[in-house]
Amino acid sequence: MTHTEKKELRSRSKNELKRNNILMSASKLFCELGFSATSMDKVAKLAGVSKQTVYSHFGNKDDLFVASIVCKCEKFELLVGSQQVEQDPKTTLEGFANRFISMLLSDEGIAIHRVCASEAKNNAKVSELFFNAGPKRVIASLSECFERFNQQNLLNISDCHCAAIQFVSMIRGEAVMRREYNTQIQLTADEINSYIKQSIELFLRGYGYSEPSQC
Amino acid sequence: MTHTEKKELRSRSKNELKRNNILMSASKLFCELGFSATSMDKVAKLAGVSKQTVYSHFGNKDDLFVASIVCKCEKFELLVGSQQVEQDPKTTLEGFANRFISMLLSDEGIAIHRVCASEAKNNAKVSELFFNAGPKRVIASLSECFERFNQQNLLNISDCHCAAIQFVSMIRGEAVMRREYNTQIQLTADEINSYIKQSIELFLRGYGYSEPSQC
DNA sequence: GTCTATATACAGATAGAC
DNA sequence: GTCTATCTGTATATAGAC
Repeated sequence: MTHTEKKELRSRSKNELKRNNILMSASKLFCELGFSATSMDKVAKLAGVSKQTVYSHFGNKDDLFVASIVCKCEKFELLVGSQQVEQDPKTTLEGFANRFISMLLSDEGIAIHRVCASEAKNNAKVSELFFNAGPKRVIASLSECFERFNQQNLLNISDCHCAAIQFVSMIRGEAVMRREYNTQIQLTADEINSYIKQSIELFLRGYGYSEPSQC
Repeated sequence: MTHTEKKELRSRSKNELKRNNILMSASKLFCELGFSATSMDKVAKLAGVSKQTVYSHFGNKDDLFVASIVCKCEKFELLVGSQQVEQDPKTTLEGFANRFISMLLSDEGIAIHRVCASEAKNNAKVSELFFNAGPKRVIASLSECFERFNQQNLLNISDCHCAAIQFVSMIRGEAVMRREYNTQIQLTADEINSYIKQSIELFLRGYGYSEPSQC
């Protein structure tokens, strides 16, 4: 390895580190403050680099925004997780609903939804990316899950995609609305759990599920 | 009526007119552009007054924002309308669902939701006002409607507030999500109608509604 | 009360030294 | 590639004439 190669490697490594710092700082600020209130100055300061370095890595504010939200979306996929298809419908839905509502109500979940929705007009690229990486994927996997329950005669759903939307929409419920609008009164964990329980019951009653304990 | 009285009246009337112009212009711009992208200059220009006049009427940008959203909220109440309680549950729900989804998907509905949600952190006052004037009111009236159907033994709902949330959440569905995130593909009217129909069926099956045509 | 003109601050983006 | 210093535009808010 020549001297120049060593130098290039060190240089590249340093670049990647700074690039990553900038990306993390931008993600954090965009989610916390929104697009407009996040300035390139703030990003540079938080990342510990000069503003010009931010520009040399990402060109302009829009591109930095897209890159940082894509970065967040990757994190999101981990949160969704895969469906447990081995269990009965009720247990599966309970597990899914709990993971799903936790994600929606998490600081990150609220933040990314808020910033994508509010920038949807000006930055359609971002909200489209988010929709495909997040909600769309969740709905598709839940829909497939319903297909399997249908085949096992555990559920009787005529339109699984429709049912998946119905389920995720229901689970969302008042809790997410109150978080989104940041109302003074927020729902307690008990209230949310009770609501989810009732929603699962409604869903299973409506789609012909019978308790497995029948003789 | 003296000369001065006439003058005062004319002056006041002129003030009210300008004040109203400012309010209308601000509502429009805040909803279209969001909070940050709406400048006092633009409001003044659209209202046909000077910027100083805007300030003399509303003090600062935050107060103007609150006043303009309150103004929009009043309009919203009209859009929701009152429930028709004379009819059977199915007809009632169909009517409500259609009016409700129309409102959610209207340009104004999307705009006010978007701007309130995105400003919820910085302007909690506004989103709280909107939540109380909009979603909360709709849910309460639907809940009362369910109570009456319960009393008439047309439905069998254990928790009417919960059921109202379930219903409005379901109806919201994919259509509003896609509008909110401004995805390239939007649902057609037929798709939305079909989804609503299935959701009403699920709801009525789940809450023990039997068709009135039974002998 | 309403206007024009301006103070002040900060945004996004660039130039040029090292 | 990275920094400091700067350009240019525009924002909120105010001062002072009428």
